[in-house]
Amino acid sequence: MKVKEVAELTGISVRTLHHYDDIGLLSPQKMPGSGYRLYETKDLEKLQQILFFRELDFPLRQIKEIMMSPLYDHEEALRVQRKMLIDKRKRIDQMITTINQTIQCEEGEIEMTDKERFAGIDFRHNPYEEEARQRWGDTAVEQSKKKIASMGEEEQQEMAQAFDAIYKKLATVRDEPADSEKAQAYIEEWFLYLNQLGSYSLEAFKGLGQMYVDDPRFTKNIDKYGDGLAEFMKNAMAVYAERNQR
Amino acid sequence: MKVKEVAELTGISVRTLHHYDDIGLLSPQKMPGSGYRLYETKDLEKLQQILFFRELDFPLRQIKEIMMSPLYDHEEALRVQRKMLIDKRKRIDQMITTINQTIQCEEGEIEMTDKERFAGIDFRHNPYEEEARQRWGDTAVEQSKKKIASMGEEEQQEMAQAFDAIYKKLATVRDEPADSEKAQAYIEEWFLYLNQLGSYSLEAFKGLGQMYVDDPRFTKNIDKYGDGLAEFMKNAMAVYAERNQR
DNA sequence: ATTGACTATCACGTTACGTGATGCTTTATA
DNA sequence: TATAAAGCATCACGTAACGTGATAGTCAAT
Repeated sequence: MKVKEVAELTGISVRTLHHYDDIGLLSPQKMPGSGYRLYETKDLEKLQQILFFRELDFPLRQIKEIMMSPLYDHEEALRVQRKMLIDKRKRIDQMITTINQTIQCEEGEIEMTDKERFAGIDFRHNPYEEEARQRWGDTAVEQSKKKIASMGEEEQQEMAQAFDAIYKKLATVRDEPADSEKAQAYIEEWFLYLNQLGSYSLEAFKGLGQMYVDDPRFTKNIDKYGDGLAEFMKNAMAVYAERNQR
Repeated sequence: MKVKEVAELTGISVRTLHHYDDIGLLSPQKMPGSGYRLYETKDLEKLQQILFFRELDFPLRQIKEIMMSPLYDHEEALRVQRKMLIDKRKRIDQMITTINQTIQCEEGEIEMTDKERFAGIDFRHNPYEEEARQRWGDTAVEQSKKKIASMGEEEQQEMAQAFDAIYKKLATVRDEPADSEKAQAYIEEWFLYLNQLGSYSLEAFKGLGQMYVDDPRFTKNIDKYGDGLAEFMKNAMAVYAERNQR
């Protein structure tokens, strides 16, 4: 599908699609030669997600962060979005009754306090935001994610390659002991690389390794490079952290 | 009440209150001496209205125009807002079922068309916007037509005379620049008079001026009062509209 | 009398696009 | 097949609704 077709299907503007491409939120294939954007089914799926997030007032940057995360799970996102939409509907119900009361109040039938007058309008601690932050919010990993999201297209490309390279290297030595020279050398490379993104203390670094095995979503992604890589990295990272912690 | 109290009551920021004051949307009394903003009950009522409109994605400029109109009716506004909120709730319901279907689709239980995938997200012709534009929007011309149609004979006579008087006045200054003091004063008189008939937003007013030169029937009739009057009025009306917007 | 919480007014920054301007494809029509 | 019309692309600047300090005056409590 080309831009206008997508625009007409979804009700958003062509410019919006351009914008989402510009910021790297949704970058479809481009027709070689003409440079036309071509949206496939997977792009439409992603766009659907994006628009749900947008309806829930997530800033685009955060949407990007969430969806680029290695922890991202499409179906889980849908469930959380559903919950948040239900909460939003509750808020609207609240506002409707507030209006009803206000009308009655205007006709002198009832009295209203100032608080009641704004029930439903107040946004501050709506539970669905809480829910979302809990699910995707500011963990230690978050910092590096932010950095990643703020990077330009080529930079991201470079980084993805660097990650890939390091994982592959590590995968080749995953059957050696975790404290072997090679393993520790690669792990150091890994540590130094991570510290270009955000500052990881040795403690945090060790914790990150622990997460690799504790969180099945992490494990799954890492073990794509080789069975048992997550476990191996956890051990090697722990060794590295302890050795260098004086 | 002072700014922070209002902010805490309503959940909006102090800056937002400042902003609404800046653009003349909600300008409370100021404490003489300190200059502190003091919000009374009527200001809170108005703020409630504003926030309902905002929830329904009305731009602030339009909210201002709506609420400044001489035709504005608080209670009627509440009723329309209620209707629009109910429609919004329907849209959310639609989105929720879309999510449910998407989840089922993901699990291979059902199939989905592209259109279904975006049901509820598409905003374009939701009826509540229609409703609102009809009520307050740029149908000002139609409103005035209706009003004229419903007027008695003498009233129409009176009106014709008033029109005649204003046109004659304007014809006397049609060689001055469109932004001269006199021209603008007469144009303001014209604007205020029109607003006794129907509510003309500044945008609509400007558009009306444009019509004076675009539609030859208009031009012909107006230029009876003096050659080039239509053109002059168009310019003066545009200046007036732009100066008073924001 | 001093501190700390509030307030005010600039003034520049940000997000998520809107709105042309200009020029290259692709499709429809003569 | 030529030629227009429609669609696409990339700048680049504009806008709406505030956010975010910076700086300075005010008020209530210690």
